[in-house]
Amino acid sequence: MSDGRSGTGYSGESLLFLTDEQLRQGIEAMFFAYRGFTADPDRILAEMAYGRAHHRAIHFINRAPGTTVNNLLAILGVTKQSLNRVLRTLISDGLVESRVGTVDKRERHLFLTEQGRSLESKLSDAQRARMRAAYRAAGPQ
Amino acid sequence: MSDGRSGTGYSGESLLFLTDEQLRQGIEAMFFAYRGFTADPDRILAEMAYGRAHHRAIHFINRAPGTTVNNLLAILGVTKQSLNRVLRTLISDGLVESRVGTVDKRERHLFLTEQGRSLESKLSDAQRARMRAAYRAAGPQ
DNA sequence: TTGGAATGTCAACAACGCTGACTTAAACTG
DNA sequence: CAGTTTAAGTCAGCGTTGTTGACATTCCAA
Repeated sequence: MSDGRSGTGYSGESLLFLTDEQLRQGIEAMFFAYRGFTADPDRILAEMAYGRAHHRAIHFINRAPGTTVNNLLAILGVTKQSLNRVLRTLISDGLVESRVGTVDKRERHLFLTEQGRSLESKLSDAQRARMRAAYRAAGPQ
Repeated sequence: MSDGRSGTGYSGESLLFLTDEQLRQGIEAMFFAYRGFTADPDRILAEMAYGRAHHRAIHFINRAPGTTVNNLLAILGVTKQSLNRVLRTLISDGLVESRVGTVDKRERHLFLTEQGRSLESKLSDAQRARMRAAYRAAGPQ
């Protein structure tokens, strides 16, 4: 869109002279990128009555199997009640398993089941394709 | 976490060797960046019972004053019902003005009022600061 | 002039954030 | 051991912001 380079010909004060226009573009890029980026998974999730919150939970459980609920809370930056709603459906649908801690029995350790891992790949495959396209478009940096 | 590699070992199809791990990092970066990026405006908006949707509407009306509702719809990628609710509150709060089109009376042209522009600066100032910090951290690319 | 397309509005519903209050079980501490 | 703290889960309720469905108005073309 628009001119793309609005700072041509200025005499530099630093390497980082960003015009308002460039900043605006950055802000908008973030918005469009995030939206485009979640579009594919969102479509898959919608078919099974899940949302983005389920995706995030699955992603981070997959990344760090055996993590505790409290841990996940900190990573995702949401409240316990909010996460719990999501976790409850994932567990009862057999995508996530919750095991009582052996050392500290108050803790619950979370794992993806076979079924959960299968959904995770499906989701991340879609996203990886997008990510590759983005890297390709942006060039090797 | 599958096999850990998705680009290594093939014979030169592109410059882009991205392992699953690198892709995962990209995906997570997007999540954390977006969250961090909207945090400041969200805090300001929360004080006046607005949300992110109000921010987006204000941003794009400011960017393209006189735009129609339909136009804004296309940019934001939401349904008109969803946008309308947000627009209604902004108009009744005196931040946005809606003028009936002179050529086509079905259209409403949207403008920020003085008050609306004032909020817009406040929000984008916070975000620009973040954006500058991000560019600085990422280096000159 | 009449039917359809475009534009925008209102109503109701679902996902998913949030706060607050509370319970249960386990762990720690004086 | 008694009392407190911590981890997890639950219930109730609210707000923002997506969704679909129904509807009014305006424009335009057959």
